[in-house]
Amino acid sequence: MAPDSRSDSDARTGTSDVRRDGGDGGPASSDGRRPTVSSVAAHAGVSRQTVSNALNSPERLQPDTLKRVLASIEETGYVRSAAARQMRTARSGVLAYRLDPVLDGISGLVLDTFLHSLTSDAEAHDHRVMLYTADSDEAELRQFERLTRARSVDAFVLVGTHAHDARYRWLTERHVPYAVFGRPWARQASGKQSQHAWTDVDGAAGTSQATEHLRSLGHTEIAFVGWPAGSGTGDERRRGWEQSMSAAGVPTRHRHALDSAQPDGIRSGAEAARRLLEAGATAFVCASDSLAVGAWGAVQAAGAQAAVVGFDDSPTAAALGITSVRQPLERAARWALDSVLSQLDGRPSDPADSGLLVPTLVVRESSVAAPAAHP
Amino acid sequence: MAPDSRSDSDARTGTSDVRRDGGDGGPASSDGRRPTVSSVAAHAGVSRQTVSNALNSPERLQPDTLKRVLASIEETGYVRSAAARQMRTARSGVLAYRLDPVLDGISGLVLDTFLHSLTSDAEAHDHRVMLYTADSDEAELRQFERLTRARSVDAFVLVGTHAHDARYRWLTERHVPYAVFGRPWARQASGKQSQHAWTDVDGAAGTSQATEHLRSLGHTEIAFVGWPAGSGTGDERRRGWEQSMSAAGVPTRHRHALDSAQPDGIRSGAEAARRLLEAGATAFVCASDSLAVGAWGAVQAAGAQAAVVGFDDSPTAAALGITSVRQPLERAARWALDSVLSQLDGRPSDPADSGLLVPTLVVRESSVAAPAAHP
DNA sequence: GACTGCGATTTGATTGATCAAATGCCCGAC
DNA sequence: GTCGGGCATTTGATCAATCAAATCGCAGTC
Repeated sequence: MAPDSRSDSDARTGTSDVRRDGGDGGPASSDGRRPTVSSVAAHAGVSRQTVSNALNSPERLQPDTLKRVLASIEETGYVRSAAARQMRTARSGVLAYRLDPVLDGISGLVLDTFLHSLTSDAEAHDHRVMLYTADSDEAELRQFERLTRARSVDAFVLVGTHAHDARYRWLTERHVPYAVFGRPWARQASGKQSQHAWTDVDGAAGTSQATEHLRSLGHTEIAFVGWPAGSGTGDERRRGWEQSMSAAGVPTRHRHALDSAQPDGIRSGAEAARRLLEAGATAFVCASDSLAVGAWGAVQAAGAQAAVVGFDDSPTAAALGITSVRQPLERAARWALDSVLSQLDGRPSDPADSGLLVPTLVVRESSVAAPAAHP
Repeated sequence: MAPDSRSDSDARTGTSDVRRDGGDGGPASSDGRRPTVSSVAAHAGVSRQTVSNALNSPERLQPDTLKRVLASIEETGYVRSAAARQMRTARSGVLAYRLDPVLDGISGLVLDTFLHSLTSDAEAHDHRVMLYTADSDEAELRQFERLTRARSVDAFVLVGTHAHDARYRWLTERHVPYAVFGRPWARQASGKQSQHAWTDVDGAAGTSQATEHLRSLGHTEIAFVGWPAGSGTGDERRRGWEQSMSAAGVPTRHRHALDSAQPDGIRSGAEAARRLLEAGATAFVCASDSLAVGAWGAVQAAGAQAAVVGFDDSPTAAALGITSVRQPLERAARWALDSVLSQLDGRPSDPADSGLLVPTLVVRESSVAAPAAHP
C-alpha cells in the first residue's frame, strides 16, 4: 500500500519542545493532572475507598454505585499507580526471570517460547515479568538480594538446574516464592522429597513417542544417538527409546553414545549417523536437535533412505524440516505462573503439583521415508 | 535458620494475618523488620535525609559522615524500597520491551542478543527491563496506555518498524521517552527529518563487506540472492553488493530476487542458488540466513566449490558453519539505553545521535573455498 | 559580643493507594 | 420511641522514600 508520502499531514504544530502534558490527547484531560483515587471519587461523587473497592472488591458495592464508579474510571482514564499500590500492599505484581546470555547453540533458544508464554499468561493475571542477568551463581544470589530487598519483584521463575544448586536454599530460607522449570536432580538423587515446586518435560516419553512413530513407519533398525551416560536428561531420553524398543520386542542393537570428550554438536551427530548407517540402521532417534541436524545431513549426503528425529523442536530443526520432539513450553509456563501465583496467595506449594509434562512429536520431512526394502 | 514466626516481640499490635517476613537469614536481622531509611539513620546516628543524601547526592555529605552512613547501610543490608522511591520521584527505573511471539524463524531470534545486552547494560545503570506482549498494533497501544498510566515503566525500547507506525506518534504526543532500533522508513521517505531517536544496522555496509571478502578469495562471479524490491531492508542489502561489485569493475551479472509470492526461506534460497550455479556463479551473498542456509545446502548437494555468505549471524548459521554478517547488537542495545536514559535526564534526544551502525563479518567454513579454476 | 554567611544536617510535608475502624443509614423488633 | 443489627460508605493512619524549607554549627568580621 502507498508506502511513503503523506502519513504526517497533520503535524505542523511546530511542537518544539516545552509543552507540559496537560492538554494532550488522552481522555484524562479534566484538570491537567494525572487522575488519582480521589479525583475519580470526586468525579463519581463517592469517596476514595469506594473507588478502591470498585477495583479490589467490587462485590462490596451496590450494583448501581459500582456501575457509576466504573464509568468514572473509564471516563477519566484512571489507572492505579503501581508504586502506591505496591507500597501499601507490599506486592509488586512482578515476576523475575533470568535472561541467560545467548550461547551459540541450536537449542537453548527454546526458552524464548517459554518466556513469551510466561509473559503473556502473567499479563492475563495482572502481573508482569522483569528480567535480570547473572554471570555466575554468586552473581545470581546477589541479584536475588537486590531484587527482593528492594521489593522490586514478588517471585522468581527459574529455568534449568544443576546439582547442589544454591538458589533453592536461598529462596526457600527467605520465603521467597519461586517455581522451577527443570528437574530437581540433586534432591531427587539424595532420596529426599523435593521441597520446591517444579515441573519438567518427560524426556523418556518424548523419545518413546519418536520410537513408536518410526516403528509405525515400518522401521525396526532404529538407532539412538545420545550423550555420554551420567547426564540426567540424556539418560532419561535414552531410556524412552530402550523401553519402546524392548516393549516391541526389538533388540536395541544400534546405539551410539558420544564419549564425554565429544561435545554435543552437529559434527558428532553426523559422525555417529555415518557409523550407524554402515551398521544397518534405518532410523535415528537423537537426544538433541544438534545431533539430529548432523545425522540428517549425513543421511542426505549418503543418499540413504533413513529417517531422523530430533529433540526440542528448535527453529533450526523446523527450518531444515527435521521431525522433532516438541516440549510443551506453553503448558510449562502456565504451570510456573500458577504455582507462583498460588504461593503468593498464601497457598503453600503442594509438592504433589509438581510433575512431568508429556511432549509431543512434530513430524516433518526427515521422518516420512519408510525403510528401504530389506530381507 | 531457627527463627520462624516468633520474631515480632514488639508488636502486640495484632497485625493478625499477613506478611511478616522479618526474621530470616540476611544481615538485616537487627530488629526483625526490613530496614528503612529511618532505621539505618538510627543505626548510624544521623537523620533520615542524611541517609538519603548518602545514596542520592553523596557530595553533600562530609567524607567521614558519608563513610559512616555507608557502613551502616552495608551492615544492615539496607536497600531502598523501589515503590517508595518511585512514588516520590515519579520514576520507576524500568524500561519496557515488547517480546514478540517466536515466529518460525531462523532469524528473528537475533533479538535475544539485543535483549540480553539491553538488560545487562540497564542493570549497570541501575535500571531494569520489563516485558510486555501484544498481538497487534492496537493491542500495543493499549499496553502503552496501561504501562504509562500506572507509571510502571519510564520508557520504551522499540524494535522493528513499519510504515505508518502509530506507536511513535502515540509516545511522542505523550512525551514518553523511547528509542527505536530500526529505521524510520516512513518518515525518511517523506523527506522530513525524523523526530525520534533511532539506530539501525547499515545493511549495505554488511553486504559490501561480504562481497569484498568473497572477492579477496578470488571470486568474481558473485551472485546476490535477495527479496523482491520494495522492502527497505532488502533493497539496501542489495545496494551494498551492487556498489562493491561496480567499484571493483565487475558487472553484477548474477542476481536472483525472489518474487513477492515466494516467502523468505530455505527452499527459496536453495532454488535460487541452483539456478545461479548453472549460470556460472561461484559465490553467493544472501539477504538473510534463511536464504543462505538454503543456498549452502544446494551448493553442497551439487558438490560445487561455491562460497555462501548469509546475513544476521543467526544461531543456525553458526551451527551450520555459514559465514554471515553480524549485526552489532550489543552496540545497538547500548545506544538505545543511552538514548533513553538521556531523555529521562531531561536532555532532549538529539536527532544527530541517530544513525547507522556498521556490522561485521563472521567468517566460517561456507566461505573458505576459492572459486574452482575457470578460464 | 552580636551578626552575617554559608555549608552541613534535621524536621515537616508529600506522593497515591489500601487497611482498619468509624460513621451513617434503613428497617424491624422490643 | 428507641435500640440494635446488618450493610454500604466514609474518614484516619500508614507504607518508605524524597523534596523543600528550617535549623544548627562554626568562622570571620565589625
